[in-house]
Amino acid sequence: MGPTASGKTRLAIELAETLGGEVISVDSALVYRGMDIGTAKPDASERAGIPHHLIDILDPSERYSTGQFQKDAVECVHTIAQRGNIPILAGGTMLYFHGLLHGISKLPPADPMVRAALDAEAQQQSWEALHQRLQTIDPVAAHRIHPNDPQRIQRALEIYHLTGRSMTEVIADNPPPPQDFDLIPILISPQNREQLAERIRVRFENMLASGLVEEVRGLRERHDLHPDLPAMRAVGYRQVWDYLEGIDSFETMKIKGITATRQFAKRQMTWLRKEVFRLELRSEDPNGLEFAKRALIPLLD
RNA sequence: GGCCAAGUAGCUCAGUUGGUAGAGCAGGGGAUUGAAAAUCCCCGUGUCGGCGGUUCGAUUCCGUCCUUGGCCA
Repeated sequence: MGPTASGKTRLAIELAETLGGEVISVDSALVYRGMDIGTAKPDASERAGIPHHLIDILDPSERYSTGQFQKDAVECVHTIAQRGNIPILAGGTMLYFHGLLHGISKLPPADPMVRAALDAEAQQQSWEALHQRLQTIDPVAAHRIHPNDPQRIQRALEIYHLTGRSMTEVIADNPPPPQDFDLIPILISPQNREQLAERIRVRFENMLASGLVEEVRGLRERHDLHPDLPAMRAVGYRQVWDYLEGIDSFETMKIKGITATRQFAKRQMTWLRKEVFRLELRSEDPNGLEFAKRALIPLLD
């Protein structure tokens, strides 16, 4: 695990090669087919014959979720282990990692009808009004969810509409089940924020040079995708979409794309600081892989 | 060279009828249970271009100089 542009993909493949493993992507954007350049998805040659899982499993018009990832990833871990290989979970979607590390409660999946109804209500009344309703239904959730956070207000109300019980109660009755495998967290990151920022800048410019705009243009010309889809909200895609709409100039889009990536990395770092790591690698350390192998092999025995 | 406008937070700008100033963006910290590359919360002292003058007090008024842009030569 590590922030964007830290070298996770390469490290995962090298570890898989030397340890006899298969890679499971822990990434909410790599799941989408046809989104290759902007997600820095490793291509066939980069994957070097190592099987990769949970990549290209959805069309960009579809929606993925933390819960679905949890199921998919756990299933992959088991099938890979049954083959006698080591599952290597690699990615930057920290909520997904959090689920893997600490478990996740069994909750009802998102319901498009309920969400549409809540959206309509919010349109008429305001999210603040819905937050007040949540206050009467689930004071505990209302207390921790800010009135300006529509996404979480909606989710809490959705669970209530679907189950007739408050989110707080449902979670209390469904504690995260214990994981039946060990996970060894490895963090990879550049030495400091400036280095990360520079890597992000260079990488985004390389994406543009490699045809990111064309990739997004192709997606946009399908006419069934729109900017509110989770896939189209991905960093980079969103900014290029606005450029193609004529909202931003090329130069502005580039700056906004780089900035958004940097801010994304910052949020990832906030998650990472909380985790307890057994191993920390530096992106620029040429001996990182050797270090990882030496440290990992005894742990795996 | 002359006239006009502008010089305030890293950037773009507001503002102070004279009592040393505040938004957006950027940046930093945090939250995070089926949208998570998402969504949201918290954090703003800076010779108010320089130097003089008027004043109890100047970023604000006056003078002058500097810089930038525009117009005229």
